[in-house]
Amino acid sequence: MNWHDKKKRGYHHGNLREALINAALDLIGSKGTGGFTFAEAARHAGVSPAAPYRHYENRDALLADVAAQGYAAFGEAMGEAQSQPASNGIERLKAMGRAYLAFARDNPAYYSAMFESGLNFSDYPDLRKAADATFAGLRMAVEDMIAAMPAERKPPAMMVALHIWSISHGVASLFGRGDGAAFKQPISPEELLESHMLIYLDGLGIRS
Amino acid sequence: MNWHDKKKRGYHHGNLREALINAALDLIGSKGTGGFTFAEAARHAGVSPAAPYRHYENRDALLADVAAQGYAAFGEAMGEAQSQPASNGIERLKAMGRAYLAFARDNPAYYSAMFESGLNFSDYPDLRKAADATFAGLRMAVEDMIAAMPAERKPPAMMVALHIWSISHGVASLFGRGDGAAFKQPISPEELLESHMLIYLDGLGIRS
DNA sequence: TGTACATCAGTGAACGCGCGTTCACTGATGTAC
DNA sequence: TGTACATCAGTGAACGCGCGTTCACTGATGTAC
Repeated sequence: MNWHDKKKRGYHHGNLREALINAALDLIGSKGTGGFTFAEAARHAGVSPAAPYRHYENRDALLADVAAQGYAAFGEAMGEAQSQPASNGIERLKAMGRAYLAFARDNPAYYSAMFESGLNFSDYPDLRKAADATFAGLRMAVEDMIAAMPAERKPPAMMVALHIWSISHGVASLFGRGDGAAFKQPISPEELLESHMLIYLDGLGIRS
Repeated sequence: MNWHDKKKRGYHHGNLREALINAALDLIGSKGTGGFTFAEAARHAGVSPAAPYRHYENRDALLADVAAQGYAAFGEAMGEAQSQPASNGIERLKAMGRAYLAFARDNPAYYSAMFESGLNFSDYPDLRKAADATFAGLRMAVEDMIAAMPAERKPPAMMVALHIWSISHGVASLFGRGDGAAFKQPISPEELLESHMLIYLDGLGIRS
């Protein structure tokens, strides 16, 4: 991480794209999605203000790349939680919930870029693709969990996946952000999400 | 709404504070929370760039005022939904859920200021107070609903209120924003929220 | 292995622009008597 | 009811600043022969 060190690099940066993404993450982390500029990212990467234009059309394109990378990292974290050994579907789902909250807390910059940047996904096909792939992973996990249920009680996997995503996102957004969440509550986000999931799954007829 | 019309007003604006809030709402609505400036709000209100300083210390203070007003309007909308005649607690809760989504859709600017501005609530006591009052209203509604349950099965009202808030916020944020939500799905936000609530309440042992 | 050349990636200076903020000011409003 | 005065709310000009963007350029890298 010594890209800042001009003396140690030649005329070409060699890894500017990645350096800009890291700079953007730093800046988003400290000032929020709206609070970073193209010029500042360039300065952070130790490069002239014109250099980023070789890699991105504008600030939003960089932001979209950050968000896409965020979805990839997020999907990976979720996949990892999902593939941990677990005694049953409920335990697996709880692990994924914890992974969701952990990601939001540990990567507030990614999280902001992904969910609060206001980017129009249809302008950035790669971003859309990354987000879709991530959701597909969640949906598959839900399908696995539902598969064991008797056919006549089986809820639509799509609906359940959307429910799970919504509650995880709701808890994370309101109470579980790394940057001092606006709403502090006596119950921890983890407890809140887990208790909700258990009640919800109970309502679906899935008991541990 | 003709504050813009300089000729029709004297040297004093007479209602600049409110005009600035409306200008901020317009601008947030079209460009997002980060995309409005103090100077632009002044221009929108038909006033010199120095004028806003008579009412707000800086841009964030104005934003905080917008958010606080948003919480007040939101609390009012929720209270109204809650006080509609309903056959039972479930119907009442469903009505509140619809009101939540309607507010998010119809007032994206308020919604952004309230939940996505990144303001530190502890810097703005009035904002904190407005937000707390709104949540207190939701909690009381939940208490009413729970009151009818047999004592030994009664869940903690605080927890249920936080659950309800989380799921409403999650659905609204992901799928129910006025400005084309990033994630489009085959199921409408209203259906998604209602089905989730029913399953959740079922899990709590509350049936219609 | 060497050379010539094309392409790539970053430079640095320049520009116009809008923003935030300050300032002495001034017109309008409110109030004491 | 009138007048003097204090206070309030907005003016407009000015400033320094950083941003976005363009431009001709140049050093480094890759490749054909």
